Amino acid sequence: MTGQPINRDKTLRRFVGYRMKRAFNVMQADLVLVLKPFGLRMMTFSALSVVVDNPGLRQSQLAEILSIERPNLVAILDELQSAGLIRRDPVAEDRRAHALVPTAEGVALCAKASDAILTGEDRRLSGLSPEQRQTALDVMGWIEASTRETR
Amino acid sequence: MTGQPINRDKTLRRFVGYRMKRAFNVMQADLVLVLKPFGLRMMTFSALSVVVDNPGLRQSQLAEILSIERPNLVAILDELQSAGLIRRDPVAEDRRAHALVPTAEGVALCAKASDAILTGEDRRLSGLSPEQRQTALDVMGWIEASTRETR
DNA sequence: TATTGTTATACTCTATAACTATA
DNA sequence: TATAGTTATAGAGTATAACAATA
Repeated sequence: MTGQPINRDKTLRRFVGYRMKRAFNVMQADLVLVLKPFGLRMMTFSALSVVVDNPGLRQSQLAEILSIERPNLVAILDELQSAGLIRRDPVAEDRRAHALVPTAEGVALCAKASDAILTGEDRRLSGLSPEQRQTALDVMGWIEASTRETR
Repeated sequence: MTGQPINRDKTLRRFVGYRMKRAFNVMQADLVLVLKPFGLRMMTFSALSVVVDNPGLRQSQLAEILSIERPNLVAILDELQSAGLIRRDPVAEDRRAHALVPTAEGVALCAKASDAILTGEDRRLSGLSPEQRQTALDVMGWIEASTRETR
């Protein structure tokens, strides 16, 4: 602690992108801790959740929904399948494709993990008013949707 | 398009962390495009900005401000130094340390890049009211600050 | 002994090209 | 020829251990 007085990152904080990165790091760190006991990561949980909601989904559809590249999905699904949480069933009409189906264990674990995440987020955001929270959700949803309109 | 009707990621959207990740991806993609003409990345721009605001800063102070590990800062500063945007000056009182100082080119480029980022964010967020934008900034700042209080 | 900057290393996330088997 | 899933690979971002020079 021998340095000059410092101004820290006051200028950077004007930028929405910078603030969002730092806030997301907090939410992400929480998520890692909450999901670890379930043997899940953020991406494996996300994939499991979408498969539970959309049984029979194809891998390319899942990749598109999660906005990830097909090659990156393979390891995620391998992980979920080895853990016995999903199956890759053959599809009668198209022998190239796989139908993604959650197992009973997958459905149960997804529900438990979802509850844990909601509880964790409630605790983390407990100092915010419901209006602040809703506005933040609205803004983030709007930002994401703006890419589909503008481009 | 042979699959079943899909529910997409409706369940995942309940989670603040998931929405924040997707919104951040949009802001981050904008930032990459805006910074590319300046030869900067998000992390090199962030480091440059803090050095411009705090000339004479030590590397360990900069790492702490940006919440990155010291080893990861080395390549970032090498990149800025090779580009002639900062210098690593010797420090008289402590011959182990380096004082980070922006060059005139660094100060000028940082100002231009900052303007470009602000313009880009204004365009991206133009559909949001000033109140929505401010609330989002407040919420993200609060979330980040909550780690310093709670832990 | 402790600290500053550094090297080496590893793990995750992400992105692209090319392969195979089917269509 | 095009598509579904896969492999290989490479680039960022991030984290830890350990080293040399200096305190």
